[in-house]
Amino acid sequence: MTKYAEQILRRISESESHMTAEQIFLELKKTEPKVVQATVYNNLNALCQKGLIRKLSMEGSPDRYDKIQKHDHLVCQRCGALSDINFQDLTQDLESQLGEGILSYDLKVFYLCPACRKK
Amino acid sequence: MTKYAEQILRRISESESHMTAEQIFLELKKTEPKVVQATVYNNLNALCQKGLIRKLSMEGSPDRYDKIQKHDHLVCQRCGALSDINFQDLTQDLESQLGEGILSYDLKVFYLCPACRKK
DNA sequence: CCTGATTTTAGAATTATTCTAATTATAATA
DNA sequence: TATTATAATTAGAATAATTCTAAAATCAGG
Repeated sequence: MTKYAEQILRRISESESHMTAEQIFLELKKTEPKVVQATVYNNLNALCQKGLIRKLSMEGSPDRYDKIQKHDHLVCQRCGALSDINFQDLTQDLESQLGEGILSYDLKVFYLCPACRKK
Repeated sequence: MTKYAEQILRRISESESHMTAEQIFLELKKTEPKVVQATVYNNLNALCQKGLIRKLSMEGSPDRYDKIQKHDHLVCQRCGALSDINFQDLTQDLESQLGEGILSYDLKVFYLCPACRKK
Protein backbone atom coordinates (compact mmCIF):
# COMPACT_ATOMS: atom_id res chain seq x y z
CA MET A 1 0.00 0.00 0.00
CA THR A 2 1.61 3.20 -1.15
CA LYS A 3 1.69 6.54 0.57
CA TYR A 4 -1.08 8.08 -1.49
CA ALA A 5 -3.26 5.00 -1.59
CA GLU A 6 -3.13 4.86 2.18
CA GLN A 7 -4.18 8.47 2.62
CA ILE A 8 -6.93 8.21 0.05
CA LEU A 9 -8.28 5.10 1.71
CA ARG A 10 -8.17 6.73 5.12
CA ARG A 11 -10.03 9.80 3.95
CA ILE A 12 -12.77 7.74 2.37
CA SER A 13 -13.08 5.34 5.27
CA GLU A 14 -13.15 7.99 7.94
CA SER A 15 -15.41 10.43 6.24
CA GLU A 16 -19.16 10.37 6.22
CA SER A 17 -19.26 12.18 2.94
CA HIS A 18 -19.28 10.64 -0.48
CA MET A 19 -16.54 12.43 -2.28
CA THR A 20 -15.88 12.69 -5.96
CA ALA A 21 -12.40 12.04 -7.32
CA GLU A 22 -12.01 15.78 -7.72
CA GLN A 23 -12.89 16.47 -4.10
CA ILE A 24 -10.52 13.80 -2.89
CA PHE A 25 -7.81 15.26 -5.05
CA LEU A 26 -8.34 18.75 -3.63
CA GLU A 27 -8.37 17.47 -0.07
CA LEU A 28 -5.25 15.42 -0.53
CA LYS A 29 -3.46 18.28 -2.18
CA LYS A 30 -3.66 20.28 1.02
CA THR A 31 -1.18 17.96 2.68
CA GLU A 32 0.47 16.57 -0.43
CA PRO A 33 0.82 19.53 -2.75
CA LYS A 34 2.63 17.54 -5.42
CA VAL A 35 -0.11 15.03 -6.07
CA VAL A 36 -1.84 15.03 -9.39
CA GLN A 37 -5.32 13.99 -10.55
CA ALA A 38 -4.20 10.92 -12.47
CA THR A 39 -2.63 9.55 -9.30
CA VAL A 40 -5.90 9.93 -7.47
CA TYR A 41 -7.80 8.19 -10.25
CA ASN A 42 -5.22 5.42 -10.41
CA ASN A 43 -5.38 4.85 -6.69
CA LEU A 44 -9.15 4.98 -6.56
CA ASN A 45 -9.36 2.38 -9.28
CA ALA A 46 -6.80 0.20 -7.58
CA LEU A 47 -8.59 0.46 -4.24
CA CYS A 48 -11.87 -0.49 -5.88
CA GLN A 49 -10.29 -3.50 -7.51
CA LYS A 50 -8.90 -4.64 -4.20
CA GLY A 51 -12.33 -4.27 -2.71
CA LEU A 52 -11.27 -1.69 -0.15
CA ILE A 53 -13.64 1.03 -1.29
CA ARG A 54 -16.62 1.14 -3.56
CA LYS A 55 -17.59 3.43 -6.37
CA LEU A 56 -21.05 4.93 -6.58
CA SER A 57 -22.26 5.93 -9.99
CA MET A 58 -24.57 8.83 -9.50
CA GLU A 59 -26.87 10.26 -12.10
CA GLY A 60 -25.91 13.69 -13.12
CA SER A 61 -22.76 13.95 -11.08
CA PRO A 62 -19.33 12.39 -11.20
CA ASP A 63 -18.73 9.06 -9.53
CA ARG A 64 -18.38 9.09 -5.79
CA TYR A 65 -16.32 6.85 -3.54
CA ASP A 66 -17.51 5.25 -0.38
CA LYS A 67 -16.38 3.03 2.43
CA ILE A 68 -16.96 -0.65 1.90
CA GLN A 69 -19.02 -1.48 4.98
CA LYS A 70 -22.45 -2.46 3.84
CA HIS A 71 -25.05 0.25 3.88
CA ASP A 72 -27.59 1.75 1.55
CA HIS A 73 -28.24 5.24 0.26
CA LEU A 74 -30.99 7.74 0.41
CA VAL A 75 -30.86 10.11 -2.52
CA CYS A 76 -32.81 13.30 -3.03
CA GLN A 77 -34.38 13.01 -6.43
CA ARG A 78 -34.20 16.73 -6.96
CA CYS A 79 -30.83 17.92 -5.68
CA GLY A 80 -28.99 14.62 -5.48
CA ALA A 81 -28.08 14.98 -1.81
CA LEU A 82 -26.87 11.65 -0.54
CA SER A 83 -27.05 10.12 2.90
CA ASP A 84 -26.44 6.71 4.39
CA ILE A 85 -29.16 4.42 5.65
CA ASN A 86 -29.12 0.91 7.03
CA PHE A 87 -31.97 -0.96 5.54
CA GLN A 88 -32.46 -4.63 6.30
CA ASP A 89 -29.96 -6.92 4.68
CA LEU A 90 -31.35 -8.43 1.49
CA THR A 91 -28.69 -11.01 0.75
CA GLN A 92 -30.68 -13.96 2.07
CA ASP A 93 -33.82 -13.01 0.20
CA LEU A 94 -31.89 -12.31 -2.97
CA GLU A 95 -30.20 -15.68 -2.85
CA SER A 96 -33.40 -17.53 -2.24
CA GLN A 97 -35.14 -15.74 -5.09
CA LEU A 98 -32.27 -15.63 -7.57
CA GLY A 99 -30.04 -18.50 -6.58
CA GLU A 100 -26.55 -18.58 -5.18
CA GLY A 101 -23.75 -16.41 -6.42
CA ILE A 102 -24.83 -12.94 -5.33
CA LEU A 103 -21.68 -10.93 -4.75
CA SER A 104 -23.23 -7.76 -3.44
CA TYR A 105 -25.94 -5.31 -4.20
CA ASP A 106 -26.55 -1.61 -4.35
CA LEU A 107 -29.77 -0.06 -3.11
CA LYS A 108 -30.58 3.58 -3.71
CA VAL A 109 -33.79 4.96 -2.30
CA PHE A 110 -35.12 8.15 -3.84
CA TYR A 111 -37.04 10.78 -1.91
CA LEU A 112 -37.23 14.54 -1.59
CA CYS A 113 -34.96 15.99 1.04
CA PRO A 114 -36.51 18.47 3.50
CA ALA A 115 -35.03 21.45 1.67
CA CYS A 116 -36.37 20.37 -1.71
CA ARG A 117 -39.76 19.44 -0.33
CA LYS A 118 -40.43 23.10 0.45
CA LYS A 119 -41.08 23.86 -3.20
CA MET B 1 -44.78 15.07 -27.59
CA THR B 2 -42.59 15.74 -30.60
CA LYS B 3 -41.75 13.39 -33.41
CA TYR B 4 -38.35 12.43 -32.09
CA ALA B 5 -39.41 12.21 -28.46
CA GLU B 6 -42.13 9.81 -29.45
CA GLN B 7 -39.84 7.52 -31.36
CA ILE B 8 -37.20 7.55 -28.67
CA LEU B 9 -39.78 6.69 -26.05
CA ARG B 10 -41.15 3.87 -28.15
CA ARG B 11 -37.76 2.35 -28.73
CA ILE B 12 -36.92 2.38 -25.06
CA SER B 13 -40.30 1.11 -23.94
CA GLU B 14 -40.47 -1.70 -26.45
CA SER B 15 -36.95 -2.91 -26.17
CA GLU B 16 -35.58 -5.30 -23.60
CA SER B 17 -32.15 -3.82 -23.91
CA HIS B 18 -30.73 -0.97 -21.93
CA MET B 19 -29.42 1.36 -24.55
CA THR B 20 -26.95 4.18 -24.19
CA ALA B 21 -27.69 7.57 -25.71
CA GLU B 22 -25.24 6.71 -28.47
CA GLN B 23 -27.01 3.46 -29.31
CA ILE B 24 -30.37 5.15 -29.37
CA PHE B 25 -28.97 7.82 -31.62
CA LEU B 26 -27.59 5.25 -34.06
CA GLU B 27 -30.84 3.29 -34.08
CA LEU B 28 -32.94 6.37 -34.62
CA LYS B 29 -30.69 7.60 -37.39
CA LYS B 30 -31.60 4.59 -39.46
CA THR B 31 -35.10 5.91 -39.96
CA GLU B 32 -34.42 9.58 -39.28
CA PRO B 33 -31.11 10.28 -40.96
CA LYS B 34 -31.15 13.96 -40.09
CA VAL B 35 -31.26 13.57 -36.34
CA VAL B 36 -28.31 14.66 -34.30
CA GLN B 37 -26.88 13.58 -30.94
CA ALA B 38 -27.87 16.72 -29.08
CA THR B 39 -31.48 16.10 -30.00
CA VAL B 40 -31.31 12.62 -28.56
CA TYR B 41 -29.78 13.92 -25.35
CA ASN B 42 -32.34 16.70 -25.11
CA ASN B 43 -35.20 14.31 -25.60
CA LEU B 44 -33.82 11.73 -23.21
CA ASN B 45 -33.49 14.37 -20.52
CA ALA B 46 -36.96 15.67 -21.19
CA LEU B 47 -38.44 12.17 -21.05
CA CYS B 48 -36.69 11.50 -17.76
CA GLN B 49 -38.02 14.73 -16.31
CA LYS B 50 -41.52 13.80 -17.33
CA GLY B 51 -41.04 10.45 -15.67
CA LEU B 52 -41.59 8.46 -18.85
CA ILE B 53 -38.24 6.70 -18.84
CA ARG B 54 -35.50 6.27 -16.30
CA LYS B 55 -31.80 6.71 -16.49
CA LEU B 56 -29.43 4.08 -15.16
CA SER B 57 -26.00 5.25 -14.14
CA MET B 58 -23.66 2.37 -14.72
CA GLU B 59 -20.13 2.16 -13.48
CA GLY B 60 -17.65 2.23 -16.25
CA SER B 61 -20.07 2.75 -19.08
CA PRO B 62 -22.24 5.58 -20.27
CA ASP B 63 -25.68 6.06 -18.81
CA ARG B 64 -28.39 3.76 -20.06
CA TYR B 65 -32.07 4.38 -20.48
CA ASP B 66 -34.81 2.06 -19.42
CA LYS B 67 -38.54 1.69 -19.39
CA ILE B 68 -40.26 3.01 -16.32
CA GLN B 69 -42.11 -0.10 -15.18
CA LYS B 70 -40.67 -1.23 -11.89
CA HIS B 71 -38.03 -3.90 -12.04
CA ASP B 72 -34.54 -4.48 -10.73
CA HIS B 73 -31.23 -5.28 -12.35
CA LEU B 74 -28.72 -8.03 -12.24
CA VAL B 75 -25.28 -6.79 -13.19
CA CYS B 76 -22.19 -8.82 -13.90
CA GLN B 77 -19.46 -7.39 -11.74
CA ARG B 78 -16.83 -8.25 -14.26
CA CYS B 79 -18.20 -7.42 -17.72
CA GLY B 80 -21.11 -5.19 -16.75
CA ALA B 81 -23.73 -7.26 -18.58
CA LEU B 82 -27.15 -6.15 -17.47
CA SER B 83 -30.38 -8.08 -17.22
CA ASP B 84 -33.77 -7.48 -15.69
CA ILE B 85 -35.06 -9.25 -12.62
CA ASN B 86 -38.21 -8.91 -10.59
CA PHE B 87 -37.30 -9.05 -7.00
CA GLN B 88 -39.96 -8.59 -4.33
CA ASP B 89 -41.25 -5.06 -4.01
CA LEU B 90 -39.54 -3.23 -1.18
CA THR B 91 -41.67 -0.12 -1.01
CA GLN B 92 -43.68 -1.23 2.02
CA ASP B 93 -40.63 -2.27 3.98
CA LEU B 94 -38.77 0.88 3.03
CA GLU B 95 -41.62 3.08 4.16
CA SER B 96 -42.01 1.30 7.45
CA GLN B 97 -38.30 1.51 8.15
CA LEU B 98 -37.62 4.99 6.79
CA GLY B 99 -40.93 6.77 6.98
CA GLU B 100 -43.26 8.02 4.30
CA GLY B 101 -42.07 9.87 1.26
CA ILE B 102 -40.22 7.20 -0.69
CA LEU B 103 -40.52 8.08 -4.36
CA SER B 104 -38.83 5.06 -5.84
CA TYR B 105 -35.74 2.98 -5.47
CA ASP B 106 -33.06 1.39 -7.56
CA LEU B 107 -31.71 -2.05 -6.78
CA LYS B 108 -28.70 -3.45 -8.58
CA VAL B 109 -27.58 -6.95 -7.72
CA PHE B 110 -24.02 -7.89 -8.60
CA TYR B 111 -22.93 -11.36 -9.61
CA LEU B 112 -20.71 -13.07 -12.15
CA CYS B 113 -22.43 -13.95 -15.36
CA PRO B 114 -21.95 -17.51 -16.66
CA ALA B 115 -19.40 -16.38 -19.23
CA CYS B 116 -17.29 -14.54 -16.67
CA ARG B 117 -17.54 -17.31 -14.13
CA LYS B 118 -15.50 -19.58 -16.39
CA LYS B 119 -12.27 -17.79 -15.48
C1' DC C 1 -50.07 34.13 -43.39
C1' DC C 2 -47.78 36.41 -39.21
C1' DT C 3 -46.01 35.99 -34.55
C1' DG C 4 -44.13 33.92 -30.86
C1' DA C 5 -42.78 29.71 -28.71
C1' DT C 6 -40.58 25.42 -29.05
C1' DT C 7 -37.53 22.12 -31.23
C1' DT C 8 -33.76 20.93 -33.82
C1' DT C 9 -29.30 21.53 -35.70
C1' DA C 10 -24.26 22.12 -35.93
C1' DG C 11 -20.55 22.52 -33.75
C1' DA C 12 -17.92 24.32 -30.01
C1' DA C 13 -17.22 23.77 -25.09
C1' DT C 14 -17.03 21.41 -20.84
C1' DT C 15 -16.37 17.67 -17.72
C1' DA C 16 -14.83 13.42 -16.19
C1' DT C 17 -11.70 10.10 -16.91
C1' DT C 18 -8.03 7.43 -19.13
C1' DC C 19 -3.82 6.94 -21.55
C1' DT C 20 1.11 7.55 -22.70
C1' DA C 21 5.64 8.18 -22.00
C1' DA C 22 9.06 9.96 -19.12
C1' DT C 23 10.54 10.30 -14.34
C1' DT C 24 10.88 9.05 -9.71
C1' DA C 25 10.59 6.11 -5.87
C1' DT C 26 10.78 1.58 -3.87
C1' DA C 27 12.44 -3.06 -3.21
C1' DA C 28 15.38 -6.83 -4.24
C1' DT C 29 19.92 -8.41 -5.56
C1' DA C 30 24.67 -8.80 -6.17
C1' DT D 1 26.56 0.22 -1.41
C1' DA D 2 25.79 0.10 -6.29
C1' DT D 3 22.76 -2.14 -9.60
C1' DT D 4 18.76 -3.63 -11.37
C1' DA D 5 14.03 -4.47 -11.66
C1' DT D 6 9.41 -3.19 -10.48
C1' DA D 7 5.95 -0.28 -9.45
C1' DA D 8 4.12 4.43 -8.67
C1' DT D 9 3.80 9.09 -9.93
C1' DT D 10 3.82 12.94 -12.95
C1' DA D 11 2.55 16.01 -16.77
C1' DG D 12 0.01 16.61 -20.18
C1' DA D 13 -2.32 14.99 -24.22
C1' DA D 14 -6.26 12.27 -25.60
C1' DT D 15 -10.78 10.44 -25.37
C1' DA D 16 -15.54 9.97 -24.25
C1' DA D 17 -19.80 11.55 -22.70
C1' DT D 18 -22.60 15.19 -22.26
C1' DT D 19 -24.04 20.02 -22.32
C1' DC D 20 -24.23 24.53 -24.18
C1' DT D 21 -24.93 28.21 -27.60
C1' DA D 22 -26.70 30.52 -31.24
C1' DA D 23 -28.87 30.14 -35.50
C1' DA D 24 -32.29 27.85 -38.39
C1' DA D 25 -36.41 25.21 -38.81
C1' DT D 26 -40.92 23.85 -37.29
C1' DC D 27 -45.24 24.35 -35.11
C1' DA D 28 -49.57 26.41 -33.00
C1' DG D 29 -52.66 30.10 -32.27
C1' DG D 30 -54.72 34.41 -33.66
